[in-house]
Amino acid sequence: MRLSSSTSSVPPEPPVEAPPTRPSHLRQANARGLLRLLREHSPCSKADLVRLSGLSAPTVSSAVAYLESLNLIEKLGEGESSGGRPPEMLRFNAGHGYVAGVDIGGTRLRMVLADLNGRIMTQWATQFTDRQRTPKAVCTLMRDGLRKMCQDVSTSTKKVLHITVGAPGVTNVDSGIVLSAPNLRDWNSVPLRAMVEQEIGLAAIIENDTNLAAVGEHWRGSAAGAKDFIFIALGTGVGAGIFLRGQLHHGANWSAGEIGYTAISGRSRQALSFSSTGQLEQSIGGLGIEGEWQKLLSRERRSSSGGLARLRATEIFDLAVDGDRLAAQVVEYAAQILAGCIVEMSLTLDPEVIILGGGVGSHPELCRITEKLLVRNEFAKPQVRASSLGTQAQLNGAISLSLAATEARLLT
Amino acid sequence: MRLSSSTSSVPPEPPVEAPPTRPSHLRQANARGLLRLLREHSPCSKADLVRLSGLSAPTVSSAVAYLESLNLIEKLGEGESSGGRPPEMLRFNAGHGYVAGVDIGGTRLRMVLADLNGRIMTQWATQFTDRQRTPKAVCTLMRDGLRKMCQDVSTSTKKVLHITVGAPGVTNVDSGIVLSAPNLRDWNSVPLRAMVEQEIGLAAIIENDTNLAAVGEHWRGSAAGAKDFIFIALGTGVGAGIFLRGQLHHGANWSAGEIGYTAISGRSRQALSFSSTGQLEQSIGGLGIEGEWQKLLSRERRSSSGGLARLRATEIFDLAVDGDRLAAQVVEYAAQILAGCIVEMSLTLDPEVIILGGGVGSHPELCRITEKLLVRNEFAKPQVRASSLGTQAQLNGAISLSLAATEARLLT
DNA sequence: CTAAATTTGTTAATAACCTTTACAAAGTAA
DNA sequence: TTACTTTGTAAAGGTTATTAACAAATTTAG
Repeated sequence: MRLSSSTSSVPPEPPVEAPPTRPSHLRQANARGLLRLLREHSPCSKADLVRLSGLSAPTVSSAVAYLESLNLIEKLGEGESSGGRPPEMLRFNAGHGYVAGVDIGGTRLRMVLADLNGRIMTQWATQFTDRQRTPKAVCTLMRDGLRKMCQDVSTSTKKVLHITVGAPGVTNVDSGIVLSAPNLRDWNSVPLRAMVEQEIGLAAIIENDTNLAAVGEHWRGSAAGAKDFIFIALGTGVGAGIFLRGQLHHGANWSAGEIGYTAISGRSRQALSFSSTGQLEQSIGGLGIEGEWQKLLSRERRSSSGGLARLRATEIFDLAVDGDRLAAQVVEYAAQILAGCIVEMSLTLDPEVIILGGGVGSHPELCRITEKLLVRNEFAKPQVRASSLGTQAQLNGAISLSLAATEARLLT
Repeated sequence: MRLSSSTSSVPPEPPVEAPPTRPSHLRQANARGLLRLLREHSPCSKADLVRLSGLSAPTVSSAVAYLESLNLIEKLGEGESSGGRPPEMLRFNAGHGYVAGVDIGGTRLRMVLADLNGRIMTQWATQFTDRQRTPKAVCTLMRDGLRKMCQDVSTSTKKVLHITVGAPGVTNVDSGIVLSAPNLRDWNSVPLRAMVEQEIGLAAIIENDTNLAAVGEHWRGSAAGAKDFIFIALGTGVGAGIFLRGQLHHGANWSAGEIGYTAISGRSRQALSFSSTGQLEQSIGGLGIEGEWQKLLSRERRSSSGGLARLRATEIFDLAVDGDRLAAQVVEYAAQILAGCIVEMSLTLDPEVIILGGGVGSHPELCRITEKLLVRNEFAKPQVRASSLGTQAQLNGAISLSLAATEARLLT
């Protein structure tokens, strides 16, 4: 008997559900709450937990005993006395299990293993050979990588509780299916979660890699503390991770943030099609920026001058920092377009912060000029910050999601 | 001792909070849950509630007695027997209290009163005289209107539990301050909630009127059942209500959805300033559309033809439906710009539905042509629907928010 | 150096809540 | 009229959390 939401005359329900509530749920809820407090207040005593939770001392005692029996809490021995009996310090047992994060890139596979505090214990990476890019082969590589990493920290693979995989394409997180990944040949409607769960035997989350980077920056990067922000990844491709009200926003077809096709101020747009490249991506994707550089060079007839003709976007930006006039024009060009895009999104979403990431986007000079352009506006000018995690953002985001998923299941 | 969210090494917390959980909370939670079930399953018996909730019969009995003592439940007498003792039917007592909704327009004040089922009992409206547009005067009008409506349904004003006020401007919902309302003279940083709560003595929510319309359409309009959608209000002004994951999205500065300043494909933009009108609003606001009509007319030298020169936007659209070629061009013009705006927002947010509302926007012809333009795209083509509540959307949204706020406080 | 005060933590008694079991009430079906 | 079904209440029992009392271990005061 499902609750009908659309026909009901009752207003939109708040996020709180009301499940059948029995006394035993109390115990679980309290244990969960105490565990969370313990994780947030590193080493602390039962007395601290009593103060933090507002629960009575006997309740805390009994819950701690329960958590200890589950091996989720460690005793650290006596702490400093503050004028009385010294407290027995407790700590969340971060080694109770581990979680893994994976980034499937266009050319390589990267993995990390972290403990339940999110501390990254070890990493592993490998370049793809051509035939290793099939979904099946990637799963096998993941299994091998996981084994290696477990050996590194001398733990059993059985202690790994969850894995989050970032894929470079539109991803249905609910079903765990990668709907399309243009950079990977033949990755259409790949049921990656089912494959991972079968091959590796782990609960898995499949996410878009840019979304993972956004989560990473929110967890321990430039976006820490922001409730609403947009992560813009500028590299070969252009995409965004939309983070609202403390969570990723995916949209109705899992394609929120696919801003590569965004129109550019001053140009008209055509119909959108999968086969074409988007205007924004053409303009300020890595290739677009390098193209602009070459255009300006040839216009100035400097194409003869040394090996400057074929520079990567970041190298051009570096030149601009060194004072090269032409390179500065390229930065201005990119920043202008980027700022236009940011304004449009800000008018709609009014985010607190914009994080620029990706190989091209995280360059501080681009960030500086973009922000300078935005301050001319009287509104729709969010803070602009460069990614602080760089290429590690995705992997950190993967760990963050795995931790959240694990946390919910540590106490059934 | 506040929990620090940014320095913590724990992943972003799920929306579930873990408050100190005492046994008495169980009772409250169960009562709340049962009341919700009762509201969703209109008249039903205790036995039905037992089945729906999964709780035991004595618990349901006791909770029902409790709710009845609070006058939140009505007994309807015996129902149909299904082969045994006939059940005693129960119903949520929608007359236990009332909630009010207000729409502050540019020229008039409208109010509605609804019972706790959201059934609208009566309405009231008044045109502003010039001096009645001050915040203080509006509050007085609201008090008078509320009294009138209470008399209409012969109830005491004391039974009104909550009021939600829609203002035509940027609104800080947390503090209840109207930050700016261009259509109302001298409405800058008006602490409207404090004023309402003092003048009328009711808990109040202050919201942007377009946001309220979005909530209304979600509650009992074209957007019913949609998790993510955008309500676009096209009238004299142009604005949007952003509705994501079942809730309004406000943004960091309460200005999410201020899309009037959005750039238009093919034109370049200048710096944004409060004093100027936005490109989008200039183009497809009511005045923009009427201007386009006149432009085309004069170009065709038909300006002499009757009184056609000065038509309202909706009248032009009506002409297009009747087959007028020039009017059809105006519709095409507006739809083209609107579709461009929708595409941009869809690339970012991927909403399920776009609702077109407001005096100009809800015209079915505009809706039809806009949708036609969108289907040329291979993606970023949400469903486009006309508002089904029309001018009543805001007021319905106000009632919806008041109900939600009340529901949370019916059981302390 | 001893006693009081303080802080930490446990044990025992009490109250609140939900559930199972038993049973009463009021109908339908044979 | 009897058996069966459904609805609803009452009593007993089991968890859970709280308060109160107390034990343990240390600092502070005299």
